[in-house]
Amino acid sequence: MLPTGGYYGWIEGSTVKVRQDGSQLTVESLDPTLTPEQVSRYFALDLDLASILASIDVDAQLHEAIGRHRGLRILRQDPWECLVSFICSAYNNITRIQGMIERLARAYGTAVGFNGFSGYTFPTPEAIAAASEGELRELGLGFRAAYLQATARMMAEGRLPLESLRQVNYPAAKTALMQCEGVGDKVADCVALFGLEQYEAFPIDLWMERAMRYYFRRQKMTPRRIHDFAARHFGSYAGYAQQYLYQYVRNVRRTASVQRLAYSV
DNA sequence: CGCCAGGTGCTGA
DNA sequence: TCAGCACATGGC
Repeated sequence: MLPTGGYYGWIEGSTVKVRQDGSQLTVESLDPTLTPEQVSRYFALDLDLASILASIDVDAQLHEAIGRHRGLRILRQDPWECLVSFICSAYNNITRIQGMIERLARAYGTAVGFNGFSGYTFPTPEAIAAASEGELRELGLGFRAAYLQATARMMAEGRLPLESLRQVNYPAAKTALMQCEGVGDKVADCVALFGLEQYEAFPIDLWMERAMRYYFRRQKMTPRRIHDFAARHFGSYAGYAQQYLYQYVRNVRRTASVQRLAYSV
């Protein structure tokens, strides 16, 4: 959901201000080359949300989660931004992750202005690769500085064909992403899902493990078992199920009571 | 002031 | 495979 006052950001390199009034989406930009099609693509408005939701609305918990967050869509974000952001997300809290990304942009991005808004573009792989690990540490990245440095260098040297991972199947995309230092199962799934249109990806973090207790109850929950179950249970849009569950357990479930069903997995 | 955070890599059974 | 541990840092 978008803030009522509007939201500044970037779509394919163009600075935009986005606002939603009811079902109407308004996008302002100074960049005349930005097309409505690009905007529509970013918000994934070409996907038929209703049929996706129908495909994952397979149990009481999902039904409740969907009802609480109707309209939630997975954006098509820039894969490089996703990769950097989720490397920074490891063993970290959201407030600090945002600060780290902002400091990265200020240090290695390009200043841009739009109306009263001023910000920095997201740094290119080359810009980050040129920085030393020590310089990245000074931005407060901690142990993630080395991961990011190695990954940026990999991109800058053309050893990670990130954009092309949209065209390969999900396991291949994930395997390729995990060649990067600091990219394990969870980060790879996030990049695949948010940046590469790999909707089978099912990122499992701490919150998702809590959500999955609904299905596993007292059975042993290994990441492998969770992944297998999610793929079987939710199908080719498992990633959408993950997003609705994630929002649900973080925002709602602690204050709601849902009928619990016994699942055998 | 301790606990915890949208995990990963490494090690040893 | 998989459990157990260190890892930097700051938010709350």
